[in-house]
Amino acid sequence: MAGTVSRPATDFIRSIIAEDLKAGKNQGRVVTRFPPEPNGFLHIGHAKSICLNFGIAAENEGGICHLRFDDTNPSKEEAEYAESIMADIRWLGFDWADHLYYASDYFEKLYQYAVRLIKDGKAYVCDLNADEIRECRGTLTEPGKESPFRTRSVEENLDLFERMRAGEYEDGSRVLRAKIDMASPNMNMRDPVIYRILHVPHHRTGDKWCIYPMYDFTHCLSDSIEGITHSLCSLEFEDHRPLYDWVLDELNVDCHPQQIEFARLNLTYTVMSKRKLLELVEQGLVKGWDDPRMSTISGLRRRGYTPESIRNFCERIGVAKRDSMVDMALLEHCVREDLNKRAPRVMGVLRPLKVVIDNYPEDLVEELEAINNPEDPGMGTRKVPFSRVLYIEQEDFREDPPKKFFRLAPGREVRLRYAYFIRCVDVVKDEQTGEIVELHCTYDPETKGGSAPDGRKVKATLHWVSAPHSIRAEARLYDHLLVKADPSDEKDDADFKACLNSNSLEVLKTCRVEPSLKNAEPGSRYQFERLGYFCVDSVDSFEESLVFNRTVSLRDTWARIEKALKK
RNA sequence: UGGGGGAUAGUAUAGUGGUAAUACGACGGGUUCUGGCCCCGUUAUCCAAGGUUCGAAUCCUUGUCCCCCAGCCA
Repeated sequence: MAGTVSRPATDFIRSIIAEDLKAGKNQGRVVTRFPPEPNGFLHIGHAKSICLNFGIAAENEGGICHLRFDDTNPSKEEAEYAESIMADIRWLGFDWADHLYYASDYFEKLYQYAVRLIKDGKAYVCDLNADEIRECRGTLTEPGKESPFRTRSVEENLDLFERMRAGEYEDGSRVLRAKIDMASPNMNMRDPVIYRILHVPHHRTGDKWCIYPMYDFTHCLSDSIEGITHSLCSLEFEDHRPLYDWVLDELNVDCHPQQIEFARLNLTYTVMSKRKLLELVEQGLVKGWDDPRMSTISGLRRRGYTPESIRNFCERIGVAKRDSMVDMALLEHCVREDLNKRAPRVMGVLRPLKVVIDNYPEDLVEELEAINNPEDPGMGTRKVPFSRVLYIEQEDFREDPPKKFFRLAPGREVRLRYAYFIRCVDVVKDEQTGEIVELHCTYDPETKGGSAPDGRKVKATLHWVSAPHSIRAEARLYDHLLVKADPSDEKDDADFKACLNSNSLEVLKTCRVEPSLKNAEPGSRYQFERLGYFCVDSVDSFEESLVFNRTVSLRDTWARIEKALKK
């Protein structure tokens, strides 16, 4: 991430910044910030913001991006969340250097700013309770009513506020409010609460405080204190910008950052709000924040996504103000593209079908050379054992092959990758169930390595493993979390759980993989040829019992043909 | 019947007065020891209607639709 990359402005935010730079604003500085609240895990939507903020900083000479925890609500926040957030940002490949901040570090300063506002007659202590404040706020079409406490003297306000801090009052009994305009058409300007009493210990300040500043008061001032130049946030804060500016203007601070809003990311077939993700976790509908089906960074990581692919995705989706829903297929394309270049190839059989090569010597074992990655010859080759008894994929054989099915069938010849041509001569079935349990084939010794001297062709190449040499493994196949692309077009948004895909996880426990995978490291990624990209699970996989998560399948043209055939 | 935003192919983004671009997807084809990768082709007249102009997605007018706001959450 180090260094400066000169690239033309590619979105409206970068354009604004480029113009500011050209106009000599902010003494040529560019300082952004990523301000998560430590109350949950980061998801791919946060990645968009992270890439934007850290990306802009990296693109500009001397640019800096701060990591600031917006920890003003101790009743929801935990240090563990802050830890996971930092780990996720680092994993994504970004570095805040020594610019790690906490809004809670500014509590004393913020308190002093509040005092100043009171002294200037711009804030007052209000004794109304939450219900009363709501009643007085008015509605979208009607102005609010002024609080009876709005005209308290500066002295009384100062005294009361000090006593709030001293802990003399109960939660909810009083608040500090900005004195703006109860008739404003912008609800946020109707004397917003800027401090509330909360007798709750804070994960960083302990029990030092029992009053905590609200977001609207904290965020703008934190930005200002840190010398942020461009404060990027999502669209729903557009209405808050007048308040952001009001606080900084009234306090007449030296640094007045510019807030710019952009649309948050929505992805098809998944959910992207902390509330919904938390719900899935708490109700056990997934196995945790890092369940590979989750849109969390930790879930994607465990699933096998690479940081590069996520960054690339964030670059491709762009930044704009229009509400949008990005196709999950783009994210999948990004991992495939990355892993195609980097993942070593390997053979593994998900649903094994035993194949006996009748004319292959009983005790012979050949070590055949296989290419580790055709996209990168530098990755070399490896040896794969071949013997008389093999496993192939059940779906690679059809007793009664449909049109366009090129794979194995009775009497048909196919190639075993890096091995031989084989021809199916017999099908053994279970007498009871009729299920195909074993195939008998013959091989052509002349085709060793995969090509026939007589030039004859086969229409399919199958992956396989040697039965006695292969090792057992579990595979977890994931599918979309939701069955609907956009759950919000369902009548009830709260009912996204009705759209959950009951087949989002399929566990296969009888897989067989080639022996080279014996010491596969947790977290390492492979392409199982013809199947997809798999990642050794970092939690449940051990040398004696390998567990692979399917990151994403390969593009499957045959599946599409077959689907079309059925119509 | 308040205020703030937004509308360009199935999706996302570009284009800011001169004959609509890119990516993903879909479809068709080529290539192939992965039905993968790669390559080629097809896929929109820019929310609508008026207007200004030689010329408009871009400017003006009037509509329509969508999103956000009534937490002592962020």
